[in-house]
Amino acid sequence: MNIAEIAKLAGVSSAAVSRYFNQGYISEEKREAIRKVVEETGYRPSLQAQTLRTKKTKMIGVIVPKIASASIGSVVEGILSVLNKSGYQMLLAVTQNDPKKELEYLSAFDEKQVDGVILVATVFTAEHKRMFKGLSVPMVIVGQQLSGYYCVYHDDYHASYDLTKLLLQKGRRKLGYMGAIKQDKAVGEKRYQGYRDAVCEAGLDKLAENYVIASFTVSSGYEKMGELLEKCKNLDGVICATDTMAAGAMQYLREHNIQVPGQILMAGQGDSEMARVTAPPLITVHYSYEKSGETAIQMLMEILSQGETALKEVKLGYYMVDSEWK
Amino acid sequence: MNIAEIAKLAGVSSAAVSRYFNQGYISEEKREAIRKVVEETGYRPSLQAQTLRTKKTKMIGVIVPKIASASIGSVVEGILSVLNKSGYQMLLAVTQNDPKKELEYLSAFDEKQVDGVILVATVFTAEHKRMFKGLSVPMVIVGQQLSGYYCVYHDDYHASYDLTKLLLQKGRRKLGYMGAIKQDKAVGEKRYQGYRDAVCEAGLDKLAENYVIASFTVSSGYEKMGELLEKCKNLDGVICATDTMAAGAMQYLREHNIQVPGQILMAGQGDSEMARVTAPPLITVHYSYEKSGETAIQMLMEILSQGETALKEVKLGYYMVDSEWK
DNA sequence: GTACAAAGTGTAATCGATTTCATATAAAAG
DNA sequence: CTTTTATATGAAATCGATTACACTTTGTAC
Repeated sequence: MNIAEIAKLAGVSSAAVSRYFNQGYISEEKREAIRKVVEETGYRPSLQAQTLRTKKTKMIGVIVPKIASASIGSVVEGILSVLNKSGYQMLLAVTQNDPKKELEYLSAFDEKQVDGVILVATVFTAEHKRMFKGLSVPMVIVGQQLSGYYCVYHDDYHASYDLTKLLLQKGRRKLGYMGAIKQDKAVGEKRYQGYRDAVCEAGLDKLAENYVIASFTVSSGYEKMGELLEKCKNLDGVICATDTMAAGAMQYLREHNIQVPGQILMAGQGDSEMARVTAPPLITVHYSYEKSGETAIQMLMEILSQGETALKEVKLGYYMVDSEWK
Repeated sequence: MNIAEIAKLAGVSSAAVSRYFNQGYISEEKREAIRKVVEETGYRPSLQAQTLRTKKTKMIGVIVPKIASASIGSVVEGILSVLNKSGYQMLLAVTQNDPKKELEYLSAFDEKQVDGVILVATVFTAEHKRMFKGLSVPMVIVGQQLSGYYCVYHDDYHASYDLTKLLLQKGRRKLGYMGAIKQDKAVGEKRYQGYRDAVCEAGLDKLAENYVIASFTVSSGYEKMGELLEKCKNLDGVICATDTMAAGAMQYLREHNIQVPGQILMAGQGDSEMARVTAPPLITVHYSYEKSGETAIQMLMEILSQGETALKEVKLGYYMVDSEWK
């Protein structure tokens, strides 16, 4: 079933049928005739042919480092909630934290596979920036700030800063920090800086050295908690860069009979479900992951429909989560 | 940059260039000439044009009820791990548990958008089955068994049965069950039946009535745990259909000062990270979610390359997870 | 009554690849 | 020396839509 057959059945030209689907000039009689034939045959125009002709794929590409992750899952859900209504489809690529793959997918998407790209980013290499420059489709970056590009990110620094202040307010004075690799500007660097500045402002400069680097898994949090305790004696509070590693750290403390919150008060970041099911629940901070997905896709849709709009960076808010514990 | 320009630059016909990319007959000299031009220009054939001509989209559609979920995330990760290597891309659709959307996406994908579909299924309505019949692209169902269709699923019944036996072995005699809606054959019905048959075989028929239905969230598990305790006094063990609801249930018990495992022993299903970070960790059962994704996409790839193979149903195994707790 | 804009229509070119077909050459087989 | 067979090649048709263009008709303004 192609447009020519429909045209013949309806007694019109194929141009008329095309106009029928694209609100072009068309008389009421022909419109009705075509409507009838289309209904009877269940005809739907070929997306491939449309794409070839119009250069619009009606797809957007989404590149994420991982999909089985609470925070990234939320971002993707946010993207889809908006995408659904706009008649676009989503091509998903997962890099498994391999920068080479990230660049590969980006390049594949760029070659007119999609109308736009959303990159949920972690680390930027020089090669990333080189590729960004040459991009022929619009891109919105989520989770990281990068000057000169559309991006939606979180206030990692102040969230981590406030979280640290909160523990200090609760009277904890021997804090430690479990962070992520520095190459990840948002989660690694900014969150650590928030911790560092908060302890320094409280005159506890030495605490800035009380830190270890973990990766984004429960088991890494478990391991690194051991290292942190070895490195720093008598800790009474630990702030982690993510809930996941914090939950691993809790596991370690539980197994080694260290009381939480009695001896050590634990905080994570991300407000994931995991933070609520540990005992006690983690103090944590809520980042609007779903909202960031929504915002990013809205931005992209705007760029797509109105052409390059004013370059925009959106920094989203956060709030503390400190549930009652009895 | 299109094939004709490349052909001109290389001094050959466009057919030759096409053959260069599709291992057709081509002389060494021309191959080299084309290779050079392609390298210099960075030319890549248009996927849209290829699709229009060959009717192969090189995309597969994946329909899931939810994406921010540990189990489904793993399935998707499994799919992608195989897909990556095969030069296919993945179109992702999320239904948010809306059967109407599920059918819409299926129908959209069917209209030659993709070469094949993987449906991560929960509930089948009559309309689903009607649509399945008319499908023009191959489909593999994940997570549910459905006779007459390619499907990959888990041994929900025996897993739940064994899990219940395990609690009985541990001396618990007043069990309760927190399940999911019956319309979900796998997670709702089969897992409950496993529980029911295990308690009945132990001569504890009355326990089969000790159940409540929850939805797939922590907060629902929390609420329903209250209802279950109201309904059944003196429980000493509870089996839940998923880890998520089990974690919510644990939260309730903790807040109401009911000792776990002292007073009540708690079990979930799914072996998610969440099951490991509660205190104590949940007894749970490992379903091979990632493996099910891999298996499904392998099946689909086989169908795509070899034509409709013998109809296959794959039932995957499981194992108990009962970590030490001191 | 003329001029000009707006509505309505079909023909044919176009997007960028693959593939059939016709044809040519060289090597191998008889 | 003929007949196959495998290799090599380009012209042109094809996939299924959109759209520029040329043209007709109708309505409106002066």
